[in-house]
Amino acid sequence: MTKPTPKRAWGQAIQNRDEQFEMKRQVVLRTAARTYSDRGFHETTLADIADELNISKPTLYYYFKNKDEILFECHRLGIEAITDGDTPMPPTGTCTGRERLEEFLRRYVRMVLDDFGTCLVMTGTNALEPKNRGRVVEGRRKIDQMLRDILQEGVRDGTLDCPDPKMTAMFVFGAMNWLPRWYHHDGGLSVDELSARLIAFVMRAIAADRCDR
Amino acid sequence: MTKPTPKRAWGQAIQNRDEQFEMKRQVVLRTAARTYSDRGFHETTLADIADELNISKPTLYYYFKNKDEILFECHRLGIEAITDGDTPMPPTGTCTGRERLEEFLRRYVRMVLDDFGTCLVMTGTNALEPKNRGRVVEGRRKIDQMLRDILQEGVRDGTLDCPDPKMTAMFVFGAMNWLPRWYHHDGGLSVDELSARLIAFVMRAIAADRCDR
DNA sequence: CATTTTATTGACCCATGGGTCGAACCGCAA
DNA sequence: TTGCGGTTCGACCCATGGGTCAATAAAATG
Repeated sequence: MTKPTPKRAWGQAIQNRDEQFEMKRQVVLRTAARTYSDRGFHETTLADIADELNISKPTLYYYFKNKDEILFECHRLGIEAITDGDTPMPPTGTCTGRERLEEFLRRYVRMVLDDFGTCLVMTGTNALEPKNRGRVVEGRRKIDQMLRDILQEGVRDGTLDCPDPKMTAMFVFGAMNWLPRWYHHDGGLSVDELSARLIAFVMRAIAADRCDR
Repeated sequence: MTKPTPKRAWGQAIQNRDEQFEMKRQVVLRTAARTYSDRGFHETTLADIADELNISKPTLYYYFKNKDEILFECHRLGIEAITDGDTPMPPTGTCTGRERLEEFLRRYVRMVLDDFGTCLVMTGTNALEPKNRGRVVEGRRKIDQMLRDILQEGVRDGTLDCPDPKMTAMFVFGAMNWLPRWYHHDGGLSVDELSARLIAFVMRAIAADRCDR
């Protein structure tokens, strides 16, 4: 008699002690983010998420207030991944605008292809309750502003050349936010390669020395 | 006694005769597309659509099989707006790949900022029932292919210069599909101006003679 | 062990909203 | 006037799924 594959609740994620609460929360969030992303928020029932983790629906309510809060936390984590990543963006002045732009794009692409970033971009903010939506919208506005500032900086220091930074930012965000809809991690292309390609594309469009390569 | 503001059902759209059936269908579809786009498919109830037209919910079922069909028709119209527009795309060979690209982008931008195109891009295909989803996915695949072909043609005839047409197409679609999320018709920028800006951006990235302007 | 605290669950509640039905209404033709 | 399509609606049905509760199990505590 071999072990009948235990099918442990919570998967392999649990081995520690007191911060288990926080860990379990994280596991729920990852699962939710993934499911929200590829099946859609409204197409995902709480039972779906619970089933995937071999737990019951009420257990989810032990860790979260309601379905909205789960979505909100996913968005929050996605936003945080950019605004305060582990290594802060190099401060203005320490390098050219063009260099900062490259760094920003590299980061953003990585973020948007992570579970929470993908969820942030794939699920609309309509589902969120007003207060939470406000916070998410504010967060995204800040990120928008970051890119605009970087572009303007590049224009000022002569390393970038785009007529309308605001609109350019939107084009670039569009290209990036669309990535999760077609890029698949299991393909032959790594995230780093992808971001390199995207950076190349953008740079050809707006780098000041456009005749190189 | 003045007239008590009639509040006619169907608004002003009705004056003709037998094709009224088709007209009313269209009116429903436009209304639905708009509402789906800015409130989301699942956040829009049939009652919402009915109310907006001053008709009742069962009336909708006189014109459509169900909620899915309404969404599907919106997507279908969006797709048709590109694949068979009133003026067909100039056939391969009659002009350079670059010119065809410009024409395609101009068209696509116009389409994606129209009610049905916006709906196509804003609402996911998750909501559609399998069969309809298949048809929509197929339609979108064709459009993808169009752009890829154009890019390759441009590379071949030397008017475009992009290393990876497939990926480039995705970047460009991303930038365009994101337009409805930030562009507002009431602002100071016309759709034509916008598409010109976008085309300029793309061309700087991949036109063969990248040193002009 | 006894007891308190933390986790987990089966069973239930109930508002929402997609979908249906039969009756009524309207324009028109004989 | 009667009849007959095409059209519209009030009232209803009911599955789905978010959310709750009281009761249990599993740790921790002493």
